[in-house]
Formats: sequence, C-alpha cells, structure tokens
Amino acid sequence: MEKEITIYDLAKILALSPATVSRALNDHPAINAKTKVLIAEKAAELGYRSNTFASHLRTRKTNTLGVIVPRLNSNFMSTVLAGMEEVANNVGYNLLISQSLESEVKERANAKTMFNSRVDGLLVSVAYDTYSFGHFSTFISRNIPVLFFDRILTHPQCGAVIIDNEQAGYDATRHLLDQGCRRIMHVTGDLRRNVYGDRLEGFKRALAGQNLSLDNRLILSTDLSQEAGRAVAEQIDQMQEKPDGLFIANDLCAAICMQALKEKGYAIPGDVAIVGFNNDPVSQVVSPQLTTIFYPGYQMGKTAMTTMIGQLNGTRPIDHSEPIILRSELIIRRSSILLEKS
Amino acid sequence: MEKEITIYDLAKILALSPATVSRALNDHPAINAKTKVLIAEKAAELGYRSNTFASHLRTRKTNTLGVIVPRLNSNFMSTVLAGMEEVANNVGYNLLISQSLESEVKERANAKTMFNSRVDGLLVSVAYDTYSFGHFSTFISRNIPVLFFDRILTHPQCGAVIIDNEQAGYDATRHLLDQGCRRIMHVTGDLRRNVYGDRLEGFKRALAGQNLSLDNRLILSTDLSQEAGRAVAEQIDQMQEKPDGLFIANDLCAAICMQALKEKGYAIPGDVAIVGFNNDPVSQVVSPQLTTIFYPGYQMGKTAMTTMIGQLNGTRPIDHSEPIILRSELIIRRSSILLEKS
DNA sequence: CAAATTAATGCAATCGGTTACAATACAAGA
DNA sequence: TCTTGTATTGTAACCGATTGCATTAATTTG
Repeated sequence: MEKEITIYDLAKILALSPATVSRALNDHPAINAKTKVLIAEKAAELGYRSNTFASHLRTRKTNTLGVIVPRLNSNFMSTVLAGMEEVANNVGYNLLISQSLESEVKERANAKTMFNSRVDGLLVSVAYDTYSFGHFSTFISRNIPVLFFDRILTHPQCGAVIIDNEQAGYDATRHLLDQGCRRIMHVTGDLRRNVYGDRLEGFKRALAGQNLSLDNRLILSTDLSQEAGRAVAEQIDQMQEKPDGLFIANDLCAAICMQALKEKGYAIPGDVAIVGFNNDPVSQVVSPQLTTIFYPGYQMGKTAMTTMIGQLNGTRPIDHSEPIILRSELIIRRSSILLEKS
Repeated sequence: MEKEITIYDLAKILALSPATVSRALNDHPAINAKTKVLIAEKAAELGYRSNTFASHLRTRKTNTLGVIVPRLNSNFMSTVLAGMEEVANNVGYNLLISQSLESEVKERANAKTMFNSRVDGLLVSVAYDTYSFGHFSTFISRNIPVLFFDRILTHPQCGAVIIDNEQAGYDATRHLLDQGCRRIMHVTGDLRRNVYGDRLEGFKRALAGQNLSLDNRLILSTDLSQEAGRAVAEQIDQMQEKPDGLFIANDLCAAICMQALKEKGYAIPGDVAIVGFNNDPVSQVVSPQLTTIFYPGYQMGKTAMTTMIGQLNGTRPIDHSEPIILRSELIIRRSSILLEKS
C-alpha cells in the first residue's frame, strides 16, 4: 500500500534481472512473450508504476510540453487549450500550462520555468507586449521546437499556426460594404501584433476594392476590453461624421459597445451595422445577434499540437517557412443585415 | 551552446566537489557565502540549469500539482485555473492540467496519468457523472493530498473549496419571491451533484419561508446546455400554468432561454423574471441584463491552491472535516426587477 | 557431431543531484 | 601546547530506469 515497487523488486520476486523487467515493460522485441506476460501480470498485481524521473533522467525526454498563453480565462484560449489537451492526452504527452497575463516579463519567467522543466517542446501565443524573441532562443539553441499559434512571432526556426487574419478582415469589411456601409470604423488592438495588423490589411484591401479612401481617424487601436467598448460608443456619439459600420476585432468588446450605442439611442444595424470577431458565446445572446468571424479555436489547438507532436516524433518536421493557416468564416447575424436577401 | 552543464562540470571548473556546488545552489547554510557567490556566478555564466529529474528522483518531490477539470473552455473554469496558476507560479509549483470532458472514464484515466507523473497533490472538480471515489483512493493511500473544488466529492480525507450553494439558491429564489413571483421554476443540473443539490435546498428553503408549497413539475434537471435553454423555453410555452419566475443554474443556458422566450413573445421580466448563475460575461450583454449569482472563480482558484500549498508545506494542514466556503453574491439586474426600488 | 546462428537474459555503467557521514583547517579555550 | 569547537568542504552511496555489451541456452546448418 505504501512503498513504491521498482523494477528491482519485480526482478527479485520473479528471479529475473532488472534489465529484463525494464525491457519487458517497454515491450522490447528481444524478450520472450511469455516472460513479458509474466512480468506484466506481476507488475499489475503489485501496483507497479514506472518512475518517470528515473526514466527521464536516463532518456532525456520528459513527455511534457509547455504551453504559454496570454490568459487562461478567455473563451478562445480555453477552447484552444481544450483542443491541445485532447490531442496531447491521446498520445501520452502531458501539458504544462501557464499564462503570461499579457506581460512580456511574466512570459519570460514562464519560458524560463518551462526551460528548466525540460519540456520537450513549447507552444506559445505571445503576450500583448511581446516583441523580443530572446526568451525563446534558449529553446532554439538546444533544439527544442517552439511553435507559435494565433499571436505569433515570425522566426526562421519556429513554426506557426494561425488563421488568415487578412482574409477574415477582408471578409468582415467586405460584408459591411456589401450591406451598403460607406464609412466603416475599425476598432482593433495593437497593430504590431500579427492578428490585428493583418486584419487591418484586409480591412484596407476591402476598402480599396470599392475605391474608398482610408480615413485614419476611423482606425482605433485599443486594448479591446469591455471598457474600450464603452469608450468607443462614447467616442462615436461625439463624432461629427459618424460611422455607419463598425468592425470590432473582439466579440465581447463589440457586444458591450453595441449595448452602449443602443442605450444612447442608436439603432443596430440601422444607424450602425456591427461585426465582431471570435464567435464567442456572447455573440449569440446579444440582441441583435452579432455578426462575427468564426475563429476555429479547438481546431487550432488540435492542429498546433498535432504539428508539434509530428515534429517530435520526427514523422513530420515543422515547416518553418510557412505558417499553417486555418480557415475562418464569416457568420452573418442580425447586427449587420441591412439588405434583405434577394 | 549545445551541451548541458552539470554540477560536476561546475565542480571541476571551480576545483570544488559536486556536493559543495549542489549545496551552494540550494543556499545551504554550511557553505561559505563567498563560495556561493562564486558558484552562482559561474553557473549563470555557463547557463547551468538544474536537472529536475535527477533532483526529483532523489528527493521524491516533483513540484508539480495536478488539476482535473470537467472542461477547460468554460468561462468559470478558466477563471478558476487562472487563479490557481497565479498562486502556484508564485511559489514555484507547476501545474499539470487536464480535462475530463465530463466523463468519469476520462477522469479516471487523467487521474492515473497524474498519479504516474507523481504530482505532489491533486486538485479536482469532478465530472458530471462521477460518483465513485476509487480513482482517487490511490492518492490517499500514498498520502498525496487531494482537494476538491466546486463540484466536490465528500470524503473524510479530502479538503474541499466551494461556494455556499444553498445560500446562493436561497438568495436567488428569495429575490424572485420579493419581486412578487409566486410560481418559480428552477432549471438545474444533476441533483446528486453538490452544486445543484445544494442550490435546490436553498430554493426549497426560500419557498418554505413564504409558505409556498413545492411543485415538483417546476424543477427541471437538465444538462444546462444551450439546447436545454431552448428546450426550457419551449416547454414553458406549452405549459398550462406558466411560471412567473425562472431560476436557471447557468448563465449561458439562462441567456439562451431568455432569448427564446422573447422570440415567443414573452416579456422579460414582465411575464417571466429570470435569474441565472455564474456572472458569466454573457449575463451583461443580454437584454435585459441578467440577474445572476456572482461566482468567485478567481478567488476559488487562489484559495484552493493556497490551501493545497499550505498542506504541502506542512504550514497549514487541510481541514478535512469542513469545506472552505466562499461568499457568493446576488447581482441584481434588469431581467428580474419587477418592483421599483422604494 | 561440431560450428554457427538465433533467442533470451544478465551485467554493470550511466543519467545528475542529494545527503549522511566523514575529513580538514583553523581559531578559541584550557 | 593540546584539546575542543566551529566552519567548510569532500566522499561516496543512493534514487530507479535504461542500454551497450556480454553471456548462456537453444536451434539450425554443414
């Protein structure tokens, strides 16, 4: 009940050598099938469990992957993690998860912890203010694969899994244009971050496609928080030339903003048509329901993890030259429908 | 750049013994302060990192805690995890996180993995259908602390951190009664689960306090999913004697139900006043905004983790006799206000 | 029937810290 | 001066699984 059984105990009981026991438990081909069965049975009977530390010490593999995310308590991130966990769990990898709380300093500390824990690989979605790569280069130099997802850093030796933010930005904007909007405001995050920068590119492309000029006053870089949503509504209310369309790069922020606008008497979508981003549950419960971009979080988690494991197995090395791009999708709901379908 | 530095390397370079190096790095009092500095500097210079496996192998401690939750992608759970992570991270513990996907079978498998990974302690919020304790008793018999949170199993050797679900149920119901509701429906989960069973007790107590009898047809045990929310609205629509109040044990489910009711022409709160549970972001963006119970997830995560670590340090053993109960709070919003405040 | 294979198992070193038990050096006390 | 004490550092045996290199037994080949 109390004492741990080791392969030495098993060996002694069965009058075999520890080496044979070890090999049998690892299904080594050189061991007689009957012997394997014998050992396996005894091991089960005595409640033997492999000491992973001894094993890791010897093999220099940990079967553990590190994951660093900006925040755990976001619907999107936890969905991604759920996807990762499912894949990892299936192939026997453990996950060491930590959050940077959107701070590069904390992210650096987390990376160091992961490094010291000797994770076999690292999956990262970087913090809001991360621009340096330094804390990841230790991994690279030791040949530990680093894979970015969603919020990525571009690096010649790291893979990346993202959605096509440019296309998503284009789709969202194009949809508003198709509904007749001519003065579209884009509320977004830090534009140096790929997810936001790329969406802006799509936004611009859509405008250009309609020969509309870009008004920089209509591009708001915020932190996409709930407060930001309220502030945007306030700002719109103060504007002379008000926008007739609003593309906000986050659903919760968009929902709050929509609510604030409604309180101020604006009709949605009549006065302002709104498109969000993420397909967060909130997008379905606001009224009118929010048009948004479906962001395949679960899929992203699974893909990232599968890619990482492929790399570790050597079956499929990560392609460092090109990021893996997942399809996202515009989901049209009431908050942006100005024209009845014909 | 490539090779790992060990304490033996450091020892050789500095003409000291590995023992001294080891002690110095662990700040052992017997080591000369100057020697410590010397060793620390050299270690930093050469990029030494402790091999945790060798260390764990010897000390039989892993500095890793296991956490099993039903789902990662729930706002509440990810908030709890965020709280746990913050505390654990501060004191140098790592978290091994996995999800049971609401299945006892998977939970059992996860527990086994945790066990084999030799976590120093285990924190669990059990799956929807978990009623047996078997997969945790291995931990107990090896003296590994197990602490339940939110969805708990009651066991003489395990601590627990919960909110006062009975009181919360009472508060929610009492509020509806105070607003004049006389026929309140309670939509909840599996009643054998403490979180739901206790809320029902509170529900009953509130009714009893007003000398109202309990109508079992008004207690609906569902899976609290979005579909369940729609189904409830449908059911209400079919009822002869319709409820004038609705207490739903989950915000998202409540929001969907509210939406479905509105579509069917019911006025909220006029025809049906609604109270949810969790204070999920959705509760703030639905209209009318949803009255709900604030569920201190972050706090729960921090408290659970602090308790666990106190236990591991030996500073403060877990009190197995009584669960730790956190305060929750009724947040009154428009979905349930029938009487103007006087 | 001897030699050569093949199959199965054992020996012993190794991974890198940790720690009980010395050992050494030097200063203070008798 | 000799003893005792104190401060530091060293020696070596672990922790438990893995694996290259034998070794032994069993089978096949010439």
